[in-house]
Amino acid sequence: MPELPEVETIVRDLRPGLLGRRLERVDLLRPSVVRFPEASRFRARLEGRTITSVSRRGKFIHLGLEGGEELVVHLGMTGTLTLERESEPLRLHTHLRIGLGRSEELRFRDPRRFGRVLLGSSGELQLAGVLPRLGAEPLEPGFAVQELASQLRRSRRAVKSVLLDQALVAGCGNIYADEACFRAGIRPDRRACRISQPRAERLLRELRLVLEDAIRRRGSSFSDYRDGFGARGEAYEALLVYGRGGQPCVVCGAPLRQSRVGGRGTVFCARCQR
DNA sequence: CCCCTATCCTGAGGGC
DNA sequence: TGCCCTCAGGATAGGG
Repeated sequence: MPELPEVETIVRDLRPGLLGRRLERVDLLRPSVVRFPEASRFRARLEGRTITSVSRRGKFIHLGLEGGEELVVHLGMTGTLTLERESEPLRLHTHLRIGLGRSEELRFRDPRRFGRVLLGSSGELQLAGVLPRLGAEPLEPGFAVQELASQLRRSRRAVKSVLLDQALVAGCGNIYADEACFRAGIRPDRRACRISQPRAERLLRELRLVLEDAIRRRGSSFSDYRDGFGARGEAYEALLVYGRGGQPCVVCGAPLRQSRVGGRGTVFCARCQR
């Protein structure tokens, strides 16, 4: 599923091809993917605008438009946002096509439809309650590991659930939460308030490292995730625990335990993680 | 306020 | 071979 590394890869892929391009033709095949404004106003409000920036905040993709508004895309579980030739056959579950001229178009596809599309100024979207408040960006130089670790330690929830809380740290999802816990040697179901400050800081540093490594590998493509051109990433093959329940731990050889934390499938090594 | 659970949705995979 | 059941989970609404 698209988490921070996958979304970052897509943004880097799309940026050169989208900057300065004009949204010439908007074709909203499934209006329900647009959550703001009313889908009936979407096309008129978008058509003819020019893309001035392409960025990421947490798992959200922001296409800045001339005039100050933004087209915001969240990929949910199975969403893809790709720049393609118009001649490429349309895949099932393509919900939005935006023609850019030169026979190219931006396509949003999302079989499971957990994704969504928003259009408006950031203030307007915040006001409408369709853009959540997001926490720290793990890749930013200002990622305050000490401060965030002490915040994390205030919670009585499972440490993994806190990592998944987008209001504390933005962009971490189920895959990289498990990976960060493994690398830090922390059981994902351990209450956050029972982690020492140094170990909580280690957890956040490991999270940043695993996210950076996954970006270098262009994201985890075991299911629907594809980059900005529709190609697979190689990060799944480098994961140490996610998707490996029952297999031997790469460190100690004990079978990895598959469990459930906060309603999410979770894999960890009961020997290496305390 | 905090935290948990149900919900949305499709496709894959297992059992029979 | 085919049907049906379960499971996967990001974000959010609602309940305890």
